[in-house]
Amino acid sequence: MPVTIRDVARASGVHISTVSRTFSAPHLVNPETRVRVLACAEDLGYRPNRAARALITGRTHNIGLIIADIANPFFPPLIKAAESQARHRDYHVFVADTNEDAAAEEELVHALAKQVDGVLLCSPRMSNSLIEQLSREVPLVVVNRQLAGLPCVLMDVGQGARSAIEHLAGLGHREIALLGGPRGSWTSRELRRAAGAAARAAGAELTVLGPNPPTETGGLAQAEQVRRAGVTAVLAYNDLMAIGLLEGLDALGVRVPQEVSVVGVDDISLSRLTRPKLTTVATPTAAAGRTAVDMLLQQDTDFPRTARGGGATVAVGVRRTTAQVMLQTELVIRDSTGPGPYAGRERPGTAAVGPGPHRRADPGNPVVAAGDVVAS
Amino acid sequence: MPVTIRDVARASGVHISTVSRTFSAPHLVNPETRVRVLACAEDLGYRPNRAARALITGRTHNIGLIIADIANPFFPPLIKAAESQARHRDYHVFVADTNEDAAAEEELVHALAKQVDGVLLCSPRMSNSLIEQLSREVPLVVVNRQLAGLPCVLMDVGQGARSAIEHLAGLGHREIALLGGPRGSWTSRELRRAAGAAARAAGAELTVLGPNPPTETGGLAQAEQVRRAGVTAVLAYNDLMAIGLLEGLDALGVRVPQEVSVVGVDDISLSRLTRPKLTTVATPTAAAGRTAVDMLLQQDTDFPRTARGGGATVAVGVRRTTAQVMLQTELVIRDSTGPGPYAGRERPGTAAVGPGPHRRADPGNPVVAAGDVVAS
DNA sequence: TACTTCAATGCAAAGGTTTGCAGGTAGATC
DNA sequence: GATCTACCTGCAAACCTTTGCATTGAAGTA
Repeated sequence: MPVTIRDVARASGVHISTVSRTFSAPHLVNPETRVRVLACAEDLGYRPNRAARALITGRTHNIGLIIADIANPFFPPLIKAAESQARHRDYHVFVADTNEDAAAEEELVHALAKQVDGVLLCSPRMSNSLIEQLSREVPLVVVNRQLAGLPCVLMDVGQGARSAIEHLAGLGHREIALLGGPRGSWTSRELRRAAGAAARAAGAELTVLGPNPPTETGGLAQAEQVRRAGVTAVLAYNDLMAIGLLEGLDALGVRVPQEVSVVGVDDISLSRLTRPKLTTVATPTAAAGRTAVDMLLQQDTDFPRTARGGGATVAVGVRRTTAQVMLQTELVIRDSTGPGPYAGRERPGTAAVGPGPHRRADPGNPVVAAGDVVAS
Repeated sequence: MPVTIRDVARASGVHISTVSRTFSAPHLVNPETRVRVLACAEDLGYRPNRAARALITGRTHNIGLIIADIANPFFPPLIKAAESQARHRDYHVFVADTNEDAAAEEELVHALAKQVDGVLLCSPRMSNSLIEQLSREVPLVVVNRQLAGLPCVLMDVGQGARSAIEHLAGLGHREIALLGGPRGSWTSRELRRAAGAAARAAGAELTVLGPNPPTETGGLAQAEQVRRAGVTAVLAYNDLMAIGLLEGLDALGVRVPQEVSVVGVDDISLSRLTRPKLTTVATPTAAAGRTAVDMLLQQDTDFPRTARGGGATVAVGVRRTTAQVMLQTELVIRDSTGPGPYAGRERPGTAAVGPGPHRRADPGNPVVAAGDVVAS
């Protein structure tokens, strides 16, 4: 029932190879023939069967998107941007959800490998060595995790954490808690590292609470701990946890920001809707999705998977680009942070605060400039 | 480089057809042979090439998910549930975003048709006749829209609107506004119809404002109109608009619920996080995703697309199931609705309020019983 | 006129899999 | 011991497309 290249060939009185060329190498066919074939194809509603094409060209024109949790509001903007970018380049996108499960990630890469030209691994939870191994099966681009030798799209959460800590220290906070993210998260480690260093530099003490599930519940569950820890400010792994914490503190009767200041990470759309509005480190999620797709497709055109020559399939070397892109983050100051107990006093150790973060106009959708290539 | 059925055949010393049968018809192959083949396949890491398989069986084991706007928080839970359900049944899922654009919807169905066994059309914006036409090209299941002769998964927003209006009328509101959704939305029409009838029955007056884009901005932009309309309660097309309205009213200094009550639709996770917490009509989004996938796959097994018989491809009749499922909604009363100007007074026309909606324990994720089949 | 050149088209193999049919072997039955 | 019956396996065609090579014919050159 579906119309094939053969139907078009019959209708336009040419061989199927001519029809094929009309689409994939138009300059090789006589203009008159071309218009005739095109007309017939249009008439019959012919669309090349991409699967059949993939069988011989080795390129499916599909990519895979593996996501830890679609329902986590951090991801939809990334998915949307990636899908849009891919489709502009005539690629279709498989989306799969792993429920934050490393085993599911591996299984999905295997399952998708034959059907795609590459896979975007978003905030993967599996081990570095496994990712490396899988990258030999199918081209991979990793988002939100740094791996030597693999193309990565990163957000500079380290810088973000520094800004956040400096902001808090500048407000007079000295006892700060970090709500860690899930085990296996690169972002969480990075945050911890940078926040720890920044706290030391600012003469503040950092207490790490976690690991925690990266959800509202995860944040809510730590409210009690936060109060008990006696800190006056908290940096959370992400906005969702920060929002959960806001709820938890509210339930405990702890006022934000009067008693405790809270900072999130991501700047998801909800963070403007809480009361108080959340101070947070904005990450360029959409840009990350676009960039990752670009890198994957670039890689794909640089090193095609197979090339046919006279019937013999020639396997091409497995060299790969390994560019790593770091996208900038930005501290967005809203209403969940306020003066701490040391407000106004001279900070011990350091002299001045340096160029602090600016208060942002808060246009909702941060437009982020193209990222800086930090390695290649 | 990728390992094929031929490699496995060579390694295990059998013909490729035996390998094929080991996977797709195990009962036809000798148990000893089977284990040997399986072992070799495991060893080599063989995975059948689904595209090649699809070429001959006519079933791709993929489905398509066409979404108006992935970033709209209504959809991610639906996508997540659909993807999970599909993968349980060994299907992979293409996800595509149309940006609320009808033309993009059509193009996507065409583009995906050859690569999937069916498409889920979520809240489509195109015309009924076009949908019907497309359904002849590829099996379709429509979510959030009712079409005669096509399988649909609906949420009973009519009932939801009724509950909401009755709730508001019961609180003493007589001047109510409805913030309409986007043009072409079945849900919006349904809401308007049911809300209008319920308002009439309750002796209240309903003012329709719209159509509007189904976003926070869409709601925010109507705040001024709402105030000017002099209503004391508003039912919004969805939570996003309701939240935007909340913001807008706050900016205008209008207190909710003291001066104006607001009700949303969907019960997205944000609606528990606004201040005041949003009263809303909960729609069983995840259940809709699961159900829609089930219907699509059911349809697919009932009426396979092609069947081979000795080399001749036999086109099978195009009969289809047209079951329509209506899922129940539930009014969740939170803090954005309060007494209106007629509170306590006898309602004109009607005698009593009937069994009003109950205050819900608010467990976050409404578990909804299997839907009622209303037609087949 | 004879030869080369080039553009346009056809031919056929290949890609990985499924599946109807036919062949082969072994056990059971009489 | 011959015949029948299962069971298992191999053969080859088919799915739809791409592409290197061969073929054709016309235009250009000497």
